[in-house]
Amino acid sequence: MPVVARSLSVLDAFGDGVPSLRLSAIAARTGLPAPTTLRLVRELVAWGGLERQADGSYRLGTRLWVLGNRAPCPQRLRDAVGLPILHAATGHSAHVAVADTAGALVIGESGGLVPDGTLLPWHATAAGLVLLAWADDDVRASALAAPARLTPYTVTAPGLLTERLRRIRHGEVAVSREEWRPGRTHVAVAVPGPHGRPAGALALAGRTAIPPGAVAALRRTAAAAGAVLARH
Amino acid sequence: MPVVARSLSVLDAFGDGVPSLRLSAIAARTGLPAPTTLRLVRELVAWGGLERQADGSYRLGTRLWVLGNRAPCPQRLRDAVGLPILHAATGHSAHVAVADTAGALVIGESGGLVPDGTLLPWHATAAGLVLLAWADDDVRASALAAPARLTPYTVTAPGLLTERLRRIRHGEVAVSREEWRPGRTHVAVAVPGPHGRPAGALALAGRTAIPPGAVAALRRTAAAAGAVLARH
DNA sequence: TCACTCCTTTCACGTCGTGGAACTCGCGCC
DNA sequence: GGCGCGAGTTCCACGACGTGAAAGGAGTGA
Repeated sequence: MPVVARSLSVLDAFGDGVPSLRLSAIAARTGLPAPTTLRLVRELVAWGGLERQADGSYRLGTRLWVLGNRAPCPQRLRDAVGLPILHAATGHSAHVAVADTAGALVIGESGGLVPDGTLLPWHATAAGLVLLAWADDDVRASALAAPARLTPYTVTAPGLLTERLRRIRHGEVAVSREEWRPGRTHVAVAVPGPHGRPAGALALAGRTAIPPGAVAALRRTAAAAGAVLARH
Repeated sequence: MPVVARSLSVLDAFGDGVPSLRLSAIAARTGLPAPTTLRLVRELVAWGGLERQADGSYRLGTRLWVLGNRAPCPQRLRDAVGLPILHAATGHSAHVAVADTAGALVIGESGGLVPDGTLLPWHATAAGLVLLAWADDDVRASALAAPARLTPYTVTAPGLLTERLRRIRHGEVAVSREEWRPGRTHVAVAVPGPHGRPAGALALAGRTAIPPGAVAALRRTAAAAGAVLARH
């Protein structure tokens, strides 16, 4: 592995949401020797991508946060969707999510039921299922390998999940009825993106079933957002 | 410069808010030769920190956004401050900002007057002045070199600005009366951070003057937030 | 005091990054 | 069409720089 990729894999070591890591933990996660890890970590600290804490452990730095906020793609996706409008039109809480390594990451919301920054599990949420349906094979395989039972209604049988993903790929709306949180129903569809893959998932959340009219509005909004994104 | 620092400087080339850059522009901004730039850019694209667009130009990638959102420090700062409470207590729109390269970046707000993600100019906003007062010498020098006149009330004389920064360093509250936007008054104080530097700036925004009582509440909130941050 | 772990420094080795030169492609201009 | 120019890309010999085992601190618990 080249040096640059190694240094970036150090950042990836923080990818699953751990707030801080010690040097040995980073070395273990990346598989790099300790001295090499130390050198890379120091360069990242000098840049601001990592910060050293008082106890010697490291955490992701502000520089990374600032730069990440500049990334135009999730911004454009969120803006293209017009969440407050969808929220007002359907009367349901709306959110957009993009594929992250460990699940579907909520990058924007309106209505308050699914806060910004939430990491939704692949197999138990509507947005997660939509993104998983088009994810890389290895991601899908690991997601289906050991699906956690989060509520009594969580579907965990790999065969059933694979069938759901197949239907979603054929255009069916993804539904999660209390599979993630009790008393919460989600529906989601893909926002069309480049290369035939979704740019993200657009979802509605409610305390009860989502009526067909709201689903239709969701579909229209997702299609419109995809069209907006397509013309740069 | 070592390889890792070079690759990170490529990311920094996008730091001032440009949505996309061509290869030659990145090479020009970083001062790297074209072949070297190409190699680094390709590694960053492979990782996901950059994305190549249809026209061949590059933009910051989703991976960077996702990782940046995981950075605990701005999250903790925003959470520690309790913006909605400050907003409710003072009746004024409140926001928190951290130092970015080109100004003060709003990382959280309540009240709607200063939207999240806004880049506030150093010299014409209260939060900008607070952060500039403790910024590195070279940042301060470049900020004071050519302060833009944004309204008829913008203070642009380097001598006056230096004097204001001196007072702010001595604990005085930073005030901007219509220096950034007509009809907007800001006041800001530092949220104490490690090494005697501010972790960020906490500010109130209003359409009229901010009363002394609100400023006192602002001071108390900033001090309390600094204390929360100090005990990890 | 010893044993252990984690972090850090050192240094000889050789891999891997380097960037000038050269090639290709697309575009605009005469 | 021919020519010139700039941007992006490939190639490759040179040597700087990254590498990681080994050894040296520093802190902690027994």
